[in-house]
Amino acid sequence: MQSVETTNLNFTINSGQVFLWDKAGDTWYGINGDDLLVVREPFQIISSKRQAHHFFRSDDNLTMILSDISKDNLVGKAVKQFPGLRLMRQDPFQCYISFICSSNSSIQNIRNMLKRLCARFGNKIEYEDRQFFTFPRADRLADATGKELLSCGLGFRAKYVKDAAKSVSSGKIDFEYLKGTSYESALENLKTVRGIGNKIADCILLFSLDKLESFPIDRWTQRILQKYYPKIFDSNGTKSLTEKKYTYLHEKIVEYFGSYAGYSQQFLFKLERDLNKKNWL
DNA sequence: TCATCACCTGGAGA
DNA sequence: ATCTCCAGGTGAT
Repeated sequence: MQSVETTNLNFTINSGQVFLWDKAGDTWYGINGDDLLVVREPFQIISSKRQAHHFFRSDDNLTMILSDISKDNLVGKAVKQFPGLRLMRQDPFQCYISFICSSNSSIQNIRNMLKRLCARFGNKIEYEDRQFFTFPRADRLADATGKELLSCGLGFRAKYVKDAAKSVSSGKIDFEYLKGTSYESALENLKTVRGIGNKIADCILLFSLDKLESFPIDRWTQRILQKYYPKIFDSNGTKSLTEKKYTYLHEKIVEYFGSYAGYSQQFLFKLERDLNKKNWL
C-alpha cells in the first residue's frame, strides 16, 4: 500500500522538480510561493501559512497510479527500485519562473538564480530562528528592471522572466484557468510566452497544474526513449526535437504509458539519472 | 519544415 | 591558474 507517508524525501526533492529546498539535520525546508514548507520524519509537513494543501499529492490514488504505470516493465522496475519517489504540486508561478530559468542551465545554477531572485524580490520570513526568503510575487518581478534581473545571474533569461511575470500580473496567463482547461489548450497557452517551449511548458503543467499526462521530453528523456523503446518511439532520421516531432512523440507516449505518463516519466528519469550517477546536490 | 547556432553564466574537468 | 566545455532549451535565421 502506497501513501504519502511513504514518500522518500531525498529521492523526491532531488528529482529536478524543485530547486529551493534545503536539508538541515533531519528537516527539509522548502520555499513554495509565499509559503515555507517544513518536513521532517516521521512524515509531517508544516506550512508557515497554515495552508491545507497537498504538496506531495496525497490526494492522488497512488496505489492505483503506480499499479497502472507499472504495466510497462521498465517503469515497473523503477517503481520497485524507488517506491518513495513522488510528483509534487508546486506553486504555479514559482514553477513557471523556475523552469524558464532552467533553459540551457544546470541544476546548481538554477538554484543560484532562484535564490538570488528570492533574496532580492521576496519577503524575509523567520522560522525556528532561521531566515528564509519567499518566492517573489508576479507583480514584483514584472516591475523589476532588466539590470536588476541580470544582477541575479539570469543572463539571457532575464527578459523572458520579466515578460513572463508581466503576462501573469496582467492576467494574460491565468493559472487557475489553465488548471481547469485541457492539456492541449493549456500547453498552447503557455507556449505563447517567450522562453517557454514544449519542454518547459510540460514541466509547468506536470509539476504545478495537475496535468498528469504531461511528459517533458528533454535530452535525458529522449535518450531513454531511444535506448529502451527504439521500436515504439521511433525517431527515424531527424536528430533535433522539432515541434512536430515533439507533438507526435507525446501522442505516442500517452498512448503507450497511459494518462499518468507524467508519473512514468519521473520514475524513468530517476532510473536513468541513477545509472549515470547523477545525484544532484 | 528542418537543421544550425547564439545565448548569459558559473561550475566542473583538462 | 586559465581555459574550454557544457548544462533537463528556445528563438531567430
